[in-house]
Amino acid sequence: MPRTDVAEERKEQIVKATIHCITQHGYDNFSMQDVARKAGISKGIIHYYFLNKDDLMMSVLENVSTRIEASVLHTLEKYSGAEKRLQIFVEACLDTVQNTKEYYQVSFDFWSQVQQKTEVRNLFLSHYERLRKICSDILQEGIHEKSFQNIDVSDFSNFILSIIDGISLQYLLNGSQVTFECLSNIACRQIMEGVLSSSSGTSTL
Amino acid sequence: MPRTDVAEERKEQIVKATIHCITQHGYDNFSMQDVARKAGISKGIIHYYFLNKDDLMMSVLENVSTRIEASVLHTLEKYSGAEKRLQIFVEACLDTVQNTKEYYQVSFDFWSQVQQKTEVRNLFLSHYERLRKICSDILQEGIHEKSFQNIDVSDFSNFILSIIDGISLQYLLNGSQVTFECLSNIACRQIMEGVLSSSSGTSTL
Amino acid sequence: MPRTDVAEERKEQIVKATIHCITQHGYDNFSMQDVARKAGISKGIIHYYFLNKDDLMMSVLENVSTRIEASVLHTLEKYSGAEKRLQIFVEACLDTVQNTKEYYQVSFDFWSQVQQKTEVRNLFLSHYERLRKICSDILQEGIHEKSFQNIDVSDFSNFILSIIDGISLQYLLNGSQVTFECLSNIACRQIMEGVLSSSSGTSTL
Amino acid sequence: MPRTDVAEERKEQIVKATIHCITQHGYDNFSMQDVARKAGISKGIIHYYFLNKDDLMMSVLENVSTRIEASVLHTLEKYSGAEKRLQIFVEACLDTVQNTKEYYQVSFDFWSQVQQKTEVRNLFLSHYERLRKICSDILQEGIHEKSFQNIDVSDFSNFILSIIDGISLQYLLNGSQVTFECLSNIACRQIMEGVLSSSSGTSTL
DNA sequence: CATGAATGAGATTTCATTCAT
DNA sequence: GATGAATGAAATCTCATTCAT
Repeated sequence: MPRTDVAEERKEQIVKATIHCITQHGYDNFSMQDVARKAGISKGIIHYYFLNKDDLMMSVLENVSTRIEASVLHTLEKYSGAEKRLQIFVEACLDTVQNTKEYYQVSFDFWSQVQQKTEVRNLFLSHYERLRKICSDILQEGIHEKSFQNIDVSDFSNFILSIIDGISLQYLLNGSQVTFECLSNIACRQIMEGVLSSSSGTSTL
Repeated sequence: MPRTDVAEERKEQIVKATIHCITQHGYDNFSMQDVARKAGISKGIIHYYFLNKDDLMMSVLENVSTRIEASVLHTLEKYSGAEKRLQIFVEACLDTVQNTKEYYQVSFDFWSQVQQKTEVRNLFLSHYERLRKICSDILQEGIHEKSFQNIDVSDFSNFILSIIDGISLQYLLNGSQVTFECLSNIACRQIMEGVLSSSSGTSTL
Repeated sequence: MPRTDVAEERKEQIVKATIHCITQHGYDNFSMQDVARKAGISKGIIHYYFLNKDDLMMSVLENVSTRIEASVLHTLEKYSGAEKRLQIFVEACLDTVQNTKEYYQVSFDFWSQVQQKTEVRNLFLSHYERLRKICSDILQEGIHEKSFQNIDVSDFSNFILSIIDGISLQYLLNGSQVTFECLSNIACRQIMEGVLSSSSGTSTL
Repeated sequence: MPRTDVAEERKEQIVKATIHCITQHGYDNFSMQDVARKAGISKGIIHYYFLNKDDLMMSVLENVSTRIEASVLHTLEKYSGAEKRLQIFVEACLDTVQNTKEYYQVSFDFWSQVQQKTEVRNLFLSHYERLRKICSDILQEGIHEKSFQNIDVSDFSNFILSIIDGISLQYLLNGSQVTFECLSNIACRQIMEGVLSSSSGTSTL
């Protein structure tokens, strides 16, 4: 098995090509030949870097979910203060959907495998676990500094992530920019109202 | 070609078997042979009732989305009053996810086709359109009887549906009853708070 | 097995529908369902009147070749005198190609079966045998009345039939009316020159 | 996709096997499996070299018609003088029927597709176009050197080709060597008489 | 006689995977 | 490392034929 940097580059190249194929032809509607053609390499070499198609697909999912997390974290690290950071977190998540629609699309395509393939489910679980951790930490911070109500951070994080997913689905379905922004605004407002202490009001929005 | 009552029964029988196959083996991971075996019929006869596999799959999606809508409507019609009905709507939607998890699972599997197959997208669009209509009507009623704030009914309906979808996704992913109920509760509370006039408070929850 | 006139009518009806299907969709490119639909009957009943598809196809070939022969004979019987009758024979054959192009087309489609199915070959052989007989009789008559040269009647009949077939093929290929008439004229002239005694005209033989 | 020299060899090998299958089992009465078995290769590889069965069949027709033309041209190029060359042309065509009966048989099997498939018709049209060109040139040459009468070269070429086709059909039907030779002789004689100027006589036969 | 639902064999085609070069 | 020819399993779909009604 290859270990050099070249190998990683090659893998990345193949994964990228696969992502393209998924968005282009649809999940499970493209062949290894398609991937090879898109990557500009031969069909056979893919099996040198990846055990089989399933292995390649798992790498795609890992790649995509990692990118999504990184994107959110990157935006978030510039801000401080629980209230501001929570707002940014939600916005960053929703921005990621728009800016890297391709990745979200691919990611959602994998939902059809969640019930069958334990590996896919586990990857999704840990992906959400990591996102939840980011969100929970912000909520915890807010509660600690008394700007947030004393909510269950884990449950409320889940709730926030659910809203983001639900809005993303709608966006992927009808592609309407306007609807997406309306939904984003409502989501931000409702989430902030849900966490802020009654005293602090809803003045920030 | 088939015209008699038998035809409808047979079609239903085949669609049911297909739904079973999808949940069992995964979307696009089963063959017509599998469906035939499950339905206890021969492979050939499926093509007598359905043009091809795509046609069958579309029937499955129609069947499933119709059932989901019917289930919600059936629960809803026993109640009156905007506040009560909105609460019931959300609960009914979420109950449907739990009670007919199989249908929801199948339904979500079709999301991987939304970008590629216009027919699938259109079916999803009209499905959500109908759900949104139900929700909008309740919100409109509430606004009219002054128990709800003067929100944009269409946007807020979309928001409600997004939350329900997001929670459903989480439920399908981790299957945790507890988490699902926590999320459901938070969702109900936040939605009601979002629509109720400030005067009426949040006393009902 | 049915013996009444109704049965014969039904068979004729089915054969006609089959001929239509062959010209419409091509030889071996239509189903029993197509025939049934065209004939306005059910699929099952065809197997009551015909043993199987092969049997039906043989009936089609018989039907078509009989019609061709009858058409030629019908035209021919109005004339007398070897020279005139030979001319009319050739013209009648070629006219039949044009007037009942459909039958000729179907007939030629069966050539692809000649090497495999003895029944088809035998039917073709006897069809040509009968045509040759008609032609031979005319030539014999002409020789007897000294208007024709002393040629081998069987061989020359074959030659005449070959020319007619060859011209028909060209007509079926390019469908040009003009070319067909040119070829017909040349054919008539050359054939007549080939049989007439030197005294009566083209002295070269 | 395939580019090397091996590809051409393989294609040729598959086409050869297909020709064998057609003559053995009949047109459209053999499967890709049969071709693979005959060629000693796997079923799948055929679709690597040919898009589909139709594509393979077109290659067969091209192959066969090219061979027929080449065979005639090869014989013809050794001779000179319009009269001699015309005689040789007819003989060469008829000899080709006998010597490569297999190719002719396959070629005629394609006639059943002429009305349905434009590609087949076009290939036939250009095949005859090329043969007609060869024949026309000879006739033109003869007219120019005054050994032939002033006939319409295009029409008469068509007539000659028709005779050859008609005789070939008869040969394929009854397979009689004797009849074939009789017909060939008559054909040659009649054709030569048809073109020669009365003065030049029939001395060459 | 007539229907059309049902069967099941078989055909084409696709494609992940292997492997000699 | 890289190629692409080759394999063969499996999937969809068609259709002649049968048979209960």
